[in-house]
Amino acid sequence: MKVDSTQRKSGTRKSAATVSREPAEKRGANGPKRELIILASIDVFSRTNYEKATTAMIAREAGVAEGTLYKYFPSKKELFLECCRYVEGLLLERYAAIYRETAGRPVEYLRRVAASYLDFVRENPAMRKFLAFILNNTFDEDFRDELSGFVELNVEATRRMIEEGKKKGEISTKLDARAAAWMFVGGYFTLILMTEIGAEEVLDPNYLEGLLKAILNVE
Amino acid sequence: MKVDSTQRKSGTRKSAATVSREPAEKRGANGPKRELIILASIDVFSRTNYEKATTAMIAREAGVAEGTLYKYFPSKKELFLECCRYVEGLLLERYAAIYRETAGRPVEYLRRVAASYLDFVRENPAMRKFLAFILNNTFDEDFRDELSGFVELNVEATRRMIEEGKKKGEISTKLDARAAAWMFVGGYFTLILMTEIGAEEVLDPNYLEGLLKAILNVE
DNA sequence: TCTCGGTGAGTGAGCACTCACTTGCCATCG
DNA sequence: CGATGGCAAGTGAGTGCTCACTCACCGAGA
Repeated sequence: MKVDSTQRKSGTRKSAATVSREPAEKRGANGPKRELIILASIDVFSRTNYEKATTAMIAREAGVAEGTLYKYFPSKKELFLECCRYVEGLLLERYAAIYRETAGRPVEYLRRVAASYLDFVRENPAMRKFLAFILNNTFDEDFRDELSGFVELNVEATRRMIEEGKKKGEISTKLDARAAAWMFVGGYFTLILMTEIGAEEVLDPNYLEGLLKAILNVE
Repeated sequence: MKVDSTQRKSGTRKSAATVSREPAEKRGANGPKRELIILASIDVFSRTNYEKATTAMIAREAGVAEGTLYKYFPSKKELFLECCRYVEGLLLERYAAIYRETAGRPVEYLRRVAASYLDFVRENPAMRKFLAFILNNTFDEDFRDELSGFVELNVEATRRMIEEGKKKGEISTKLDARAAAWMFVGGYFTLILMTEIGAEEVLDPNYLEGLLKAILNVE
């Protein structure tokens, strides 16, 4: 298979799926097959747990031989971590776009980030399942580190926005920005977990809107 | 080993540990060794993930042979479910006690339940880890069902309290009781997950107090 | 002697990962 | 223009290990 380092689209998913947290040259250098394996892995992982998602299943889903997986990823574990980074990249890309569009309006940013997250998990059940999957694997130190890093990134960004909102007078100065940021990001976790245990009703946009209003005491 | 059907204390843990969701006669009929195995299992499960917690480890921790586990429980899976029910029983017992003490004061009940939960996970790191462990195993249908049942129980109880609070004028009638109940119970999940990924700061009582105030819009 | 709670080596199944091999592409050269 | 050699991409049966669960056996008390 020819490898074109300028190639950016896998052709199998919507365009948003082509951006990830990893450096672009890394993805490009290994071609679309690498991304194809990651996408197949996300599907397989999102259907079971880490142990039951066998490399044989992943290979079958991706349409390659088991050995091929190991040409692209050193181990099943590293493959899973790459999947995490991939999904995190998708979310961060959405947030970055919102950030550019809402410059100077912190409450609007937070509201739209929440809405965008909800859209993401509503429109991509596999991604939602995979997010739950990530949450389900905090037992492993490396998996936990990956998740912590991503969460910390989100909490910190949210905290800065809340601080900005306080300065602008949009948010009460009495609010503890970091605690509120934790609640805000924690709300995402809760949402995922609730849908996992069958409470699909929380996917109603009113749920997140209510959470936001409650935490920030706005409107 | 002699089995005394009137025996209620295991002698190895605080007294709260002797009550569970399962019928008393079931626990009593199998004697303290059954409970000893459950407690050892909770410890082992809380240190790893379901697959890595081997029956050999559980047997060693409980000080019995592997074969003995299978005299008390038909499978590893059923043993895990019994552990879930055991911990759920501990929590429900606490909540029931608070319910008796706060009759007619719904907001006080919710406040004390939240505080009691926080105490529980602060004072019992192994139990907290085990709760995270339960959350980490939603991939299995039976595990998920067990968790769903417990969560639904809590949400429903919380919802009723909120409704009562609304009737008594302690809580705004504008609040959607069920959504608020979900947020309230979801807050417990979030708290556990956050401590799992290293955000121990959320164990600060102010975190939960803030969440409560925000959701119920009280005080 | 019988019963029964307890034992732990053994068994079969499943899995991540390996490696000797095949395939097909392309540059080079007669 | 066809032949040839090199090599990267891809393959999948095989390997060694782990683990849940079993069962033939044991020994203490009745």
